[in-house]
Amino acid sequence: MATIKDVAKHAGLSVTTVSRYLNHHPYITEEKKEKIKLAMKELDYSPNSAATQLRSNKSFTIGIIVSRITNPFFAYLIDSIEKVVKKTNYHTLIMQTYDNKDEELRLLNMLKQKHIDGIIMASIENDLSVIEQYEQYGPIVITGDISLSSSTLPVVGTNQENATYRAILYLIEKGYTDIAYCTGGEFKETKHGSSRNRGYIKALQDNNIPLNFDRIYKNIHTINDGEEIAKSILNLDKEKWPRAIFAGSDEVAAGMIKTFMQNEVNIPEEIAIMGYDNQPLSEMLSIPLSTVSQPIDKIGIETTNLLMSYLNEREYIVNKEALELDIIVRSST
Amino acid sequence: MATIKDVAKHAGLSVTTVSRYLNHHPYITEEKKEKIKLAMKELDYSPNSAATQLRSNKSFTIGIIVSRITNPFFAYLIDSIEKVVKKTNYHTLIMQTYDNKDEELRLLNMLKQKHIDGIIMASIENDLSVIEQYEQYGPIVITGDISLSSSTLPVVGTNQENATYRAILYLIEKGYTDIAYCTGGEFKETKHGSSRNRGYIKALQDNNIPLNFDRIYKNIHTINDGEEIAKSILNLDKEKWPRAIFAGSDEVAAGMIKTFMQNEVNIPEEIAIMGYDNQPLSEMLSIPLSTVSQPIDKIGIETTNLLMSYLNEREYIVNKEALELDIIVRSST
DNA sequence: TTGAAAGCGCTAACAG
DNA sequence: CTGTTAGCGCTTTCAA
Repeated sequence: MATIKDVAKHAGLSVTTVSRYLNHHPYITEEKKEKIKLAMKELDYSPNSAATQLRSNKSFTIGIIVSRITNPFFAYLIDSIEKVVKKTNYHTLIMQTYDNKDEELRLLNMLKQKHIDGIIMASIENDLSVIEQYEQYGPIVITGDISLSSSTLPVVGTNQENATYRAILYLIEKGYTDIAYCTGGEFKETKHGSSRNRGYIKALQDNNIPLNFDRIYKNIHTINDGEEIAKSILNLDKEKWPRAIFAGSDEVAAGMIKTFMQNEVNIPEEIAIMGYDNQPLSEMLSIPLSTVSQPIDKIGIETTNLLMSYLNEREYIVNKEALELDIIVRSST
Repeated sequence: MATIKDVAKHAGLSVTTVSRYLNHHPYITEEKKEKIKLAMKELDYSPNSAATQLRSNKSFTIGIIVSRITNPFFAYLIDSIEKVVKKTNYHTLIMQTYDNKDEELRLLNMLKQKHIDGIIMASIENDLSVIEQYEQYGPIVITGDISLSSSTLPVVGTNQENATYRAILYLIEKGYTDIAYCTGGEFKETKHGSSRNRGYIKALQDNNIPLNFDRIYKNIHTINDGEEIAKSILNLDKEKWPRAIFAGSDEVAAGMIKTFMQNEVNIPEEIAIMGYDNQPLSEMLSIPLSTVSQPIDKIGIETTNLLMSYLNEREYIVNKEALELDIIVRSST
């Protein structure tokens, strides 16, 4: 491959001038610009990105951490982020943790190695205190729930406690009181639990419904997890069934609906199901799904703008109004 | 940030020795290894990846080109590829073209800039002759249909002409003769058209069914495209409806089913619909979808192994048996 | 408006 | 087994 030196020689100029041309500096005569352009074309020149990075100490790459790209929520979020990034001179590096702590650390380390200039974290495995350690190597923006804001890290968050509260309240007002609950994480009845858990607990409390731990399903993520839960419910005597299930994600809800349908259970008459995310598939299921919609696109845009503002040392005020969650009612509840 | 020089100084050794340690060379005493390890820890050292790349002339990154990450087919393919890559010392760079030629060229250029060492192309916009130009800068492996093999580029392909032929044949044998057809690209009645197009044309020919261009829908990709087609059919007099639609993807099929259901059209009695990809959602739709299943996981594994073999100058024989497509019959046909 | 030269952090001859 | 040193391709003073 031709280098900047070759171009300079070919054009009868110094590397400095060629470098200036490359970086759109002023003070180059049109005549020399033409010469350089020609030399570059003739030598099929492309700047070596490693050299540029080494010298400028910037990679012009931002990392996006998600747990898994096959989750449509993350796929759409990435898509939204990329569309913003594409307008800048930055690239995007997508990184999956598969819910693994060490994998997340490996990715955070890329910041230290200057492989990436900044990070958007859409999923979080390690303690915030651990993640904060990496902030010294470059800006990190978290996107998810506003309750993560307790840390020093900037957060573009939605109010999932409130959304979950409203979703459960809706179910209660519909007449369902025995409401099962799925979470992607753990479930501890403390103030420090996940925000969605808090919304669930509070909605029950406010309506004098006792919390029943037999109704809590933990570490639930996939379609398959949903199928398993449905199966376990089918194994119960009918009078022991919950009357409604808050699935935590549309995928989990889809898995449940599939299994219940196969076993000729009527939804919502025999059991109601509520999803989360309002993915495209949710309105196409055999039983269109009631769910919580997240403004993925806007979340992506606000998060990226915020990170870019740190990278460019500018100010950016996040438009919080854009980040409201909605309860979408369809026929599964 | 600490550099290798700082570590060397701190450990009372030369940079060479530290570099050797970093690269797992033999001939270093345990004692010095310990010293280096300690110095690295104390200085919070991480090698600068740009410097390593510049010096070694390798980025240890492979690019994956897809048209859009929100298409679950690509999301799952990427997932499969990443799982293989993760076992090596390479990273992955995911690149979306959004079906845009120039964008694709921009990405191919990253090979020239040494930003990536090799590319897996899961979607193709430019002519193969254009893409071949970039092979000189690093290995490019194409994954898709075997008919792409006409080029000099290595291809890990499935036989989509045959799968489409079998799918259309299945519809014909079911009694449907007026079969509409959607393609993501163009439709020209030539030998050089896309392989799926050829499968469709051949199946009709072999059964003496005339080709009707009014039944061909071009550049169809998304759920929304499916909805639009369904709407346009609903606008036709009922006797002018096609009896079946080969949708080209499960997403398009899902969009159609949604719209037809909303308009109380019975599927498959009034119109049959066939998808492509066998995505998880296909068995969960209100009308479970007949479709063509692709062994995404195996495609990803074989493609990655092949690219890696070029990168490491080894031999690799693709397991073609693993790449068979199947017709999945559910209730939409 | 242009060029010479130093050096970013690392690796790999080469010499010992 | 270890160290000296010359670059990899580029940007950026500094001087002209």
